[in-house]
Amino acid sequence: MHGVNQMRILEQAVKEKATAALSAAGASGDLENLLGPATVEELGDLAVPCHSLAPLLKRSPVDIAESISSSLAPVLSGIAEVSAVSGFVNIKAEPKWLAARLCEILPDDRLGVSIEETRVAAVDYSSPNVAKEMHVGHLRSTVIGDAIVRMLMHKGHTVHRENHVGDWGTPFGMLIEHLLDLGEGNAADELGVGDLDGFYKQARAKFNSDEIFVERSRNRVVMLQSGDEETLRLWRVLVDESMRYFNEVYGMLGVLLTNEDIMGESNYHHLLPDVVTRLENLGILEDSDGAKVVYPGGWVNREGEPMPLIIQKADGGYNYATTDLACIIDRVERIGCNDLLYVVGAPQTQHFKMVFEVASKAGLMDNSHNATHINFGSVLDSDGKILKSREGEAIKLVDLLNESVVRAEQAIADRNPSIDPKQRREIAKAIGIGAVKYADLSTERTKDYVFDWDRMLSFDGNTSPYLQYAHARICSIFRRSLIARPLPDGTAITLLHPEEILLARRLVNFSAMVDESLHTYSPHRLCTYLHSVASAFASFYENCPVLSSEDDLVRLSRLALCDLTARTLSTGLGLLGIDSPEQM
RNA sequence: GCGCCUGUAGCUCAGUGGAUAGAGCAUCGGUCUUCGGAACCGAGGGUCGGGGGUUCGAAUCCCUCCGGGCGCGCCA
Repeated sequence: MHGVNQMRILEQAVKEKATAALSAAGASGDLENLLGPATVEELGDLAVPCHSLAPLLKRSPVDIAESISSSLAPVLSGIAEVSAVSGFVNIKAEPKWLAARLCEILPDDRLGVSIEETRVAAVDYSSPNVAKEMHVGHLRSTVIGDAIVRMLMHKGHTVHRENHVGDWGTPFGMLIEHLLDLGEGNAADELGVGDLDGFYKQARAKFNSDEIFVERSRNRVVMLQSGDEETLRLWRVLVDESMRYFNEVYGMLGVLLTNEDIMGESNYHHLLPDVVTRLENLGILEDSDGAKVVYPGGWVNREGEPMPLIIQKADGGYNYATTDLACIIDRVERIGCNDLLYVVGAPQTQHFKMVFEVASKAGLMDNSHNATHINFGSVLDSDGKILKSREGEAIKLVDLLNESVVRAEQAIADRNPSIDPKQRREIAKAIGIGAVKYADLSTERTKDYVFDWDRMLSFDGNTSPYLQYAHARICSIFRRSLIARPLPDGTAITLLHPEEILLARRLVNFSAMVDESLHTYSPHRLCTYLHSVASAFASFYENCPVLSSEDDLVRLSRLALCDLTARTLSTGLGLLGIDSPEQM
């Protein structure tokens, strides 16, 4: 299967010898690049297309492939079979070699995943707004960001989770005044039960219709900005009540974010004048209609005029570009980040390009820093429109998560009525939440995806319930087997049946696929891989009896395959932030 | 108008310049007195939006047109 059979470990094992065989055949140039994953798995794991060599060697690709193949075959004996087909040299790992790799991974808690040279990364994700509801728009950022955080941590990196909460700015004048109108106690109650939308909308409605309220709001913003103690206290009430609510949602979702990770906009407030000063000192700050701006170049507005990044508004206020630059300063200079990752929706692509451009221009970061906007598409309904509630409003994230758990619980009750209700509830959480997260993670993140309850909660197909089910089945096998995990050191693995060999091919790739998924910030690649593992396991399980096998060695070998499969699935799902229950 | 993203099987989606473009779902057919049937095996189904170009080779890179989405100055 294309994409899930990278076989990097085989590539490492044969690279030197393959390159040598190529130069022996008379080829020159960057021969390493010729060796790559095969696209037809039946033919091989790796392949060398010889077509580009033909004009150089003045021989046909078929000819070249055959001669390279015959010289390489004996050298790779014991590692891989070598063959030549229509100008390709195909290299296919031998079952014995695969078995030896699995034996190495078997006692390894990390399943072959290496620790990389430590980098310091800041991952900016989730970022809800205080006194506003979390909706599906926050789902993607939170779920994708959390998966990337988990992968980075697993690879040994130092990760700063940064929840860039919207807790500052002009709306807070309005929100605080509304808080006072309601009375603090009532307002806190309303926010506390999670009715953030109601609170915000009431404030907004007054702001749109009541001029006195508008005036009060403006005054309140000034007081907030100038550090008035009572105003700050009221602001703090809004922030605290909102965060309490957000933390509940994070708890439901099972993401790593805590209060420790909150780095709201207010945290950077004191740095904003410094941003202006720095840009001014560099002489890149220009005046435009009273606003202070930087022209990164390359962007034009509707009138075709150069488009600036506004650093300070004409009224002296700052906006989000300024805060983002302050963030970069903070992350580079205080935290010492190498990676600055922003898990934010695709519509902000241009904004981030401009900010990164200005930051580089201003020397706030240099080539040693990797600033990446990890963008993502929208969640759509079955009509291809942005997912909304029946009333045409954004769907509350809590409602969506609750519904998923309810649906999962119903599905379990239908199929496994004997299960204890309390346990059923726990499993339903793992399945329901996992299904929503997996649906979000399993498609290429820059594209929009269609939200579909029936599909994501299905126990078939590329879904988390299918992967969780495969895992639970294996746990069941071990429960019956009375054999304890981990399996004893030195457990022998023998691969005879095609289904065993295919499963082994998948399992040895775990480490490469984790790396691939992380380096491209593409959790869906890990999902695709895990599904291919579960699918290969299903075939194996059907065709290769484990417990009923008469031969003790075969039984143990197959149990080892079961064990590796279960650990690959649970570790992989774990990196995606999804639980793997032992029963379901 | 300018810019970015996007278009692959009936549906939902993979696909790194390589071989006959792949999964899952759905459909149809088959297997098995079930190590958890929530199973497995097989089949049909494609002008990779259209058209040019580069290349030994293009879903992939370039140009152009069409469809869809998003963004484009003091909101975040």
